[in-house]
Amino acid sequence: MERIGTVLPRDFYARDAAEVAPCLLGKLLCRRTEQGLCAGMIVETEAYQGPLDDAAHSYGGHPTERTRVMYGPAGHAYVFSIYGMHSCLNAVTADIGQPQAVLIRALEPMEGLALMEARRGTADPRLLCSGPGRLCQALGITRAQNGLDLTGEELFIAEYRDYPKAGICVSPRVNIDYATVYRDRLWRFFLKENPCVSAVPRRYAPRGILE
DNA sequence: TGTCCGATTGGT
DNA sequence: CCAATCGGACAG
Repeated sequence: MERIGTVLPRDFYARDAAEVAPCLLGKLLCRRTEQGLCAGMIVETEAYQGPLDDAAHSYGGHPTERTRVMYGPAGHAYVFSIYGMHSCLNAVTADIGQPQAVLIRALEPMEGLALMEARRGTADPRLLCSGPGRLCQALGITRAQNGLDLTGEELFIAEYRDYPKAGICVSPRVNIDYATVYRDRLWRFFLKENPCVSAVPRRYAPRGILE
């Protein structure tokens, strides 16, 4: 594989989520456990900008037990469970007290394929990490990793590849129809024509490229 | 304490 | 299209 680049410093995350989200595309998400190292290139993200964003868990700006880490310093993992059986990984962004985060929605598997396949129970490269729940299962990420420092050793993101703005598509965020005001914001970002981007309904087709 | 429900996934 | 499955959020 290509050499893993510099681990992203905390400064990288200390910006608005909508600014960080597209910048995470092409970066390498790495997970170290006793079982070994797994890594994949980030190919799809979504920005969540509480407390004004009515799609965000932090909407309203009132900290709860679940969203506590969103209010903390940037560059930490916000992991939540959903439907009682899946986990989703976010990178906390912005300043302390500003509960923003970027949801990692899909990876292109790059390292530790055998371990990912074992965890997922499939060898189909399109089913390994294409979806927020799937990539967490492939990398062995659960709520036990909530709050981890993303500049640390167990779970981190590193430089990897650079893509031009013309290679980045935008669309509305997936499955947030409960939102009204911020529902149609183009805050989903993904690599154009990358086969590992998650399969979503047609209404989430690309609306354009990154400005 | 009780009720409701989801930033998903996999199988009909 | 629909069920799985459970902790968090919130009402009372």
